[in-house]
Amino acid sequence: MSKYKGQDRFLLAIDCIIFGFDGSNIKLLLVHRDIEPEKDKWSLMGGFVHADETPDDAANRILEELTGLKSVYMEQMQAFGALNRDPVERTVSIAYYALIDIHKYEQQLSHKHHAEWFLVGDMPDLIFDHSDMVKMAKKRLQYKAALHPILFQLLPEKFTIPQLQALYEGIYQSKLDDRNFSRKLLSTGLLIKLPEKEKLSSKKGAFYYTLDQSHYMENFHSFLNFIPNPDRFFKD
Amino acid sequence: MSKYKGQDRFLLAIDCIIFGFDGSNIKLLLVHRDIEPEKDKWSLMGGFVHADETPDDAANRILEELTGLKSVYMEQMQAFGALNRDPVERTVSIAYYALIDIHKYEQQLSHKHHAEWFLVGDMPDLIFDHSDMVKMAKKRLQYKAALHPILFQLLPEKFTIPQLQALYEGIYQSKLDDRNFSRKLLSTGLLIKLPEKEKLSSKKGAFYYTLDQSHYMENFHSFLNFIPNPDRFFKD
DNA sequence: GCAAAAGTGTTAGCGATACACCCATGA
DNA sequence: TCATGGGTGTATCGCTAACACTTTTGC
Repeated sequence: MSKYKGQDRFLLAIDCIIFGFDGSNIKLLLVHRDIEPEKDKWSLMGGFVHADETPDDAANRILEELTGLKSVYMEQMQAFGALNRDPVERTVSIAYYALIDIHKYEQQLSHKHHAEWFLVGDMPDLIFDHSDMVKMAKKRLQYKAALHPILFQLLPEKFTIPQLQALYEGIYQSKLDDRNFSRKLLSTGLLIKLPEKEKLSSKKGAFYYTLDQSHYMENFHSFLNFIPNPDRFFKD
Repeated sequence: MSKYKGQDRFLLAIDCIIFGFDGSNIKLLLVHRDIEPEKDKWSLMGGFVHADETPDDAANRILEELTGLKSVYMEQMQAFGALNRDPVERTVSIAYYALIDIHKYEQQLSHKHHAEWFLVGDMPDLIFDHSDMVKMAKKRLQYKAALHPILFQLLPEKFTIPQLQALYEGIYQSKLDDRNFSRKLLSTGLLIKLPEKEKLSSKKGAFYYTLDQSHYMENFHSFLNFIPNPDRFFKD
């Protein structure tokens, strides 16, 4: 079983950047360390890859352990391997980002890991190189969402256009024009208008929409140009 | 030095997808295996990560070993970790893609690894999951090149517009309109016209251009929309 | 003089942006 | 009735894409 003689072996970790959206703001799920080292600091949810699983398997296992959720939208981002990124011992970590519907997250499970949602704009210091990972994940999400309708993964089954707009505004940190936004959005044919209204966040109420699943995959590529001048986000 | 007890350790490899461009066609540099297993098959250039180097370091070392080139444009793509991707022993490989000026490649070094350039459209069978890596790299390059002027990394100092167009046509596997292409390109202000002409590939000869290095970095993001309907390449 | 590739200009149509008003409702 | 947020329509401008002919030169 050990045919490649004389080669070095590495600890392989997974770290998950878990994005959520509460209807108004974009948040990240972090866990609190109550052990040394870096006690009382916050960190991304992570864990080691086991010998009998792939990195993808491990990422899903770790995400499920924290959130109780399976089949979540998750994508491998990048391996981080600086020599002393983990001061305890040399570890190479593969970072994944995940998009979850914040409402499906089982709050009670959080106590095991002391998890908490933080606004992306107002995050505590993170251990190791986790802040770099978060920064890269935000950028990746901007790229990906400019070309593909992945942000629906952050929303519940039913959502309103103003919610969707708040989501895009949060991801791109910029105000979008209501009229142009809804027109472009509806023109994709991806949305189905429901007869109900959401009446919590306004007096008039906003109609709920749901995703047309049959068109979602086939139109995955046609969902572009939501963001004026998207290139300003692609500066690196 | 071994503080994380009871965790599994992994062989960590690097595989490099090395793109080149000969003025007409896009090529990949492959190495020939003259040992078992998979003797007589072709493979990506690869190697193991050493304990005292980062994956990026290892990728650069491995690339230099094959090509003799340093400070090449290289980007981490993705970690591949299927359980039996390497039948010899469990190995997780981090794939990088590199863009090199084919003319700088030292041909004589190739003998050590039995390296050879192959047209991307006419590749032999590759070992392990290397064909998947190549497929993903081609896609990544399409994405990246649609947003950033990275394809200049494949060209020599001096190049002609028809060469550049052939390069884009190769990357996107589609014919582009000469007039629109050169107009868009020149309008970026990234190119400096030289007084000389390249006269090998045509009777009339085409003017050489060179990259305006001072504008290259600052305009890195403004070099968009070269490809009509780029979304058709972003279907997954 | 002819074949082969380089180089250049114009136009039409679509899509992106900017912009202002009415609607529905709860308090 | 008023304040709040939801919802819709239009005009302009710029960019994209489609398209054809002239130029240069080696053979």
